[in-house]
Formats: sequence, structure tokens, C-alpha cells
Amino acid sequence: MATEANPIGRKPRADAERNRLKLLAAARAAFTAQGELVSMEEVARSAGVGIGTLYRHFPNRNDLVVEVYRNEMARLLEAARNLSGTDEPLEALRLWLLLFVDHLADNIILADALQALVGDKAKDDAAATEQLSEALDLLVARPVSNGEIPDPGIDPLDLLRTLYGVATATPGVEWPKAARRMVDILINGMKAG
Amino acid sequence: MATEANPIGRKPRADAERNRLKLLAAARAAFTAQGELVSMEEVARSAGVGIGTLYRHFPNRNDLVVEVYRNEMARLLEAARNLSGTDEPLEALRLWLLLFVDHLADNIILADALQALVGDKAKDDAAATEQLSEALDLLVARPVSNGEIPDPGIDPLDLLRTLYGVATATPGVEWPKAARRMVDILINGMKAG
DNA sequence: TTAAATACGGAGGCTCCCTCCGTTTATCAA
DNA sequence: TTGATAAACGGAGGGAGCCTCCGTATTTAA
Repeated sequence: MATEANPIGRKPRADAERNRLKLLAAARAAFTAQGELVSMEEVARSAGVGIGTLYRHFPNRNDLVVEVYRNEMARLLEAARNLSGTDEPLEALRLWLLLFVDHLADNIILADALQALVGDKAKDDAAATEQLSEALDLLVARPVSNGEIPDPGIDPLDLLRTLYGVATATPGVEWPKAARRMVDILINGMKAG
Repeated sequence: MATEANPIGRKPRADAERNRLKLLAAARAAFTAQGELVSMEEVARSAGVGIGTLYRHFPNRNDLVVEVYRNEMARLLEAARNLSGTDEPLEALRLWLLLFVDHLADNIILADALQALVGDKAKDDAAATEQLSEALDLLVARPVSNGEIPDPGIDPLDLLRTLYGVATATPGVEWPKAARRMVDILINGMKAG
């Protein structure tokens, strides 16, 4: 999908594509290891390219972070699609939220990046946010329509924002337990609506 | 409370105290108007002091933010203490959480600073976090002990983290409505525990 | 009034993010 | 195969921010 012939007719240069992939891999590794605070210089260095090259591929820091995170998102969306076909709608939602917690736990270091997708910087990656939202809508709509829960009266993304808050605002590494417990509270709370 | 004689015996200098207050006021105004991104230089300038003076009073950016926010916290703690004596424990908790949302709404611009109190940077201001936690424990313990809700199995601060997540990760200005709705979901969710 | 303690302010070090542009390399037409 | 040219490369350097250092100025106490 990145090797299409471009409109001008010339094939994209192989080195460009190669460096782009190297940069994404290096950024992924660096962000995971050290958090979003890694300097752009260090990402470029560990990818073995110059800083200028990094900036040609990703015009600013946020673009790079968003791109790295977008890949992480794929599995989650896939899971949502699979679950949205199961027999127990509410349980499907619950399981998916737990999956989201695991996902956060694996990528807590990228949590600030996540905010770029769920939060205010969303303009930068409206497509991914929309996908996430669609997946969630699917999972929430079914238990609503079958009466398991009344109209929750919230944007389904708020469920994720909630978990994001627990994940990022809790000191230490014990937060996933709290977040999982929070999933039950949220589900029960919506049922009781 | 700041004009005590110090152990050495010398009275603190008047200009120091004056500048400290000017700095706090300027920081409060600047953070509220422009968010936490305001530069330290600008805070110093608008307070009419040099950057060196700012750093003598507040050794780093976070110390300044925490100090500004600590003042904002007072009303909230006061309210918690008052509510913790009312007749309907669960309703008291609900009301206080709504108050917390209002508080966030008034200070959304300082939300990142809030995280310093509820979140990982908490070491920087352990005292304030502990107070907040104590107030919450009070409000949560009563509905638990009188059976209105079973042991929620979470750190009460998680309730705030949840609301913080909704407040900061939602684009635009519509989030307080969602956060208020979330308060009900949380309360109901804990009841159904 | 004078000495000592304390506070003041801003130049400058260091680190970032990002831009600019001269140099190098890959692609394509002949 | 070769040469022309579009495209990519890399890193010096501009600009901004955080924070330190230290010579100067002010306040306090004797």
C-alpha cells in the first residue's frame, strides 16, 4: 500500500521506504522503552538516519507518535470486530474493555500517545479515532438494543477515557487491577442506568 | 503562617514574601488563561520579578504548579468534610463527585496539574494527595459500612482518576455533561458490586 | 551606622524541536 | 550503459525553554 506508483509516474525510491520503516521500528522501540519523552534526535540516531530524514517522513513529533500508535491499534480493532458478532453482547463489551486494559498495560508508556487518539489532538488522526469509535459503537449498541442496558447517555469513548484516566493517573504498576475492577463498575453502572 | 521567625532567629525578608505572593498570583493567572504551557520566563515577567527569583521560590516548574493548585484544593477539601457529616452517605459521595467535576470544569486548564496530585508525580505533594484521599475515604467508607454499597474493591481515588480521564481526554467543552453522567454510572456500578 | 545575611536578576549553559540547503543517490529515458 | 533529474539524505544552526550561577542590591540586627 505504500509502494503504489505515484501520480507523477515515478516509482517511490526504495531507500525512502526503507528508512521510513526503520524510523517507525526505532520509534516504537524507543517509546516503549523510555516513554514519549525520547528526543527526536535519539530516535533518528537509533534508526541510523539523520534528523532531517526523520522530519521529512514525520513532519513533527506528534505525527510520529500517532503513526506508531496507529499500528498498535490494529489488533484492538480486529478484536472488536470479532467480538461484535458473539452471542452475549454485554459480555462482549466487557471482554473488549478488559482487552483494552491489557492493551494499555502493554503500552502504558504510550498512554500519552493514546490521548492523541482519544483526546484533543484527535484532529491529527481523526480516521483512527473514528474507527475506534465505530468499533465501540458496535459493541455498545447491541446490549442497548436488546435491553440489557438502557441508553447509557454517554459517548462510548468515555468508557475508554475513564480507563485511560485510571491508567495514567495512578502511580506505580498496580493500576491494571484497579482498571479491571473499574470495567465491572462501569458495566454494572450502565446496567443500573 | 509564613511570617514565623525561623530557627536561626532572623525574620524572613519582607521582599521575599512579597515576591512569593506576586509569583503565585501571576502563575495562577497565567495557567488559568493559557494552560500549563506558559513559560517560566513569562510567569516571572508578569509577576515583575527576575527568573532567578522565581526559581529561588519554586525550584522547578512542577513545584510552582503544585503550589498554585494546592490553593484551589482547599474548597474541595472543605466541602468533603462538610458533606461527610450529612445524613445520606451515598448521596453525599455523589454530590461531592459532582462538585469535583465542577471543580475540574473551573480549572480544566490546570488538569495536568491535577494529575500531579492524583497521579504519579504525587511524591511532589504527598500531603495534599493524602488529604484528598482521606476526605474521599470518609465519603466512601460510610456507604460501605451501612451496606449501601459493598466494598467497592478500588482505591477511592480511582473515582477521581476516572473523571480526570473523561475531563482531559475529551475534545471540546462538552465533557462536563459526560463526566456528570459518569458519576451516576460509577455510583450505580458500585451499588451493584 | 555598619556588617552580615539574605534576596535579587539576568546572562548563559544545556537540551529540545524543527528548518534549511548543499550533497548524495535512485530512477528513468535514450 | 550512461547521463540527467527528481527525490532523499544528513547535519549545522535558529529559536525557545528550563534551570544554574554569581555579582549586585537590599534588608535585618547589633
